[in-house]
Amino acid sequence: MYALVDGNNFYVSCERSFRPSLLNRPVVVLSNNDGCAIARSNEAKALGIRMGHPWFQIRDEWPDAGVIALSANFTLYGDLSNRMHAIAAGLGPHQEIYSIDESFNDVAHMHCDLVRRGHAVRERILQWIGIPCGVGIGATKTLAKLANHVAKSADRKPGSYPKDLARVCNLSALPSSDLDAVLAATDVSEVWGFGPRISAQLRDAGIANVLQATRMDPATVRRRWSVVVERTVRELQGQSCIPLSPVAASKKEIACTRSFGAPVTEFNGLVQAVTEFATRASEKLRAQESRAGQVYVFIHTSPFRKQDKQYSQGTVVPLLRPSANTAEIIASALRGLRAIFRPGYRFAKAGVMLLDLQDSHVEQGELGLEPTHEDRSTPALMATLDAINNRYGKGSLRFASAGTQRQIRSWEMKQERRTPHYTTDWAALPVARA
DNA sequence: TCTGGGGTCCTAGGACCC
DNA sequence: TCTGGGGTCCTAGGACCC
Repeated sequence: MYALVDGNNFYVSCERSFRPSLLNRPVVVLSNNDGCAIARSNEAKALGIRMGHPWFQIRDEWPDAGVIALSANFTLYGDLSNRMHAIAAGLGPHQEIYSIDESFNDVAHMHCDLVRRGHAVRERILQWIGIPCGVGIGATKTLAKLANHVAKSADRKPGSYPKDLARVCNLSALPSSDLDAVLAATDVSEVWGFGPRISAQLRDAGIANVLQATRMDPATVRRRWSVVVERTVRELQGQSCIPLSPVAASKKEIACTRSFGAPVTEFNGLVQAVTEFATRASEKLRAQESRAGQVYVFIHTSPFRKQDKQYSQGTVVPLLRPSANTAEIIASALRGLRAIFRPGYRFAKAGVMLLDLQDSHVEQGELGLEPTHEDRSTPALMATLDAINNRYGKGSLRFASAGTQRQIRSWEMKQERRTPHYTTDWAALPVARA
């Protein structure tokens, strides 16, 4: 039995937690570069603003709706997320933090009224963090997800589901006739694992609602679709196929990619950006105690600018030996960049991905390639670099090819509407006035 | 003028092996 | 007429998630 705790419109709720004036208003949080909406308040959703809707279109389409747009403040969201998960963890003995705003909590052996307990935890998160949540409880993770959807819809859209399922919904506690009614009222596309493609195919096959989906034969589903879809169907039927993973597995690839604040035409601008991305990616790599065997670098123009000549290219640069040394990773990324760069284009985006990751504690011995002095000193050097940057702030110590303060870094992302780092920066602490 | 970022898993097909 | 059987590894592409 699982309980899924999921923050409502999470990024918007984080912003509202510190700015109550945003309550009851259409609010969107924008992606990097203030590009498009990645979180919307209920009021914004009601206007018809879609996920991924470009901000300049929103502005044009709803000039008088008073839509408030904020730049993404991931530092704030990450911190509030940690606090929310810590409270949700009180639901049961094991927790899987599934995303920034969701956690699965194992409640299988809790001898209590799960719905009451769910409401208690929900209230606590609301009071202590200021984030409204939905709690969904079910026999499998897929059912807990579905229950969460019901809990939120019943709260937000009166009439969609019975009112007593709002905010906290335990599907496994429903009498079977009530459960069937709920499942029949839910579109297949709401199921975790049924994306747009599969949902359309299911609809073509006459499976429009979740009740019908739960009645499919798993073996047939596997033949017609795949083992993935089969697992989802089994989970809907109450057979647990997706276990809880309380310990986060280390990443198999690590990426840092960004759209630029303004188009970049000069090679040197790309060098700065790629250096920065390789640096960030290397920091993440060391944080999970891995090394990379390969570095992938890519650049491309904007596919939205039809009037521009288009160019998109990427390349994989293998490392001589797996490394977590920022200098080596930057050097490889820049070698790749030199190979793919072509002058005469307006580049809109670049990225660095670290591939072929392995545990840094595993050493593959090699004949004739014993570690040099530099190799042995790398961990200490990198640990010092990380310690200084953690102590004095990101980028306090950096590689010169990232560009100096005085150089123009036109590729840097635009964030014109960002709120302060209220909870992680002493200087940004909100002040209470009497 | 203006359009995000970061991941995972599965499958089919090709190359290659004996 | 008629051309084996069994296996691994890698990659690209598709689909999904938040």
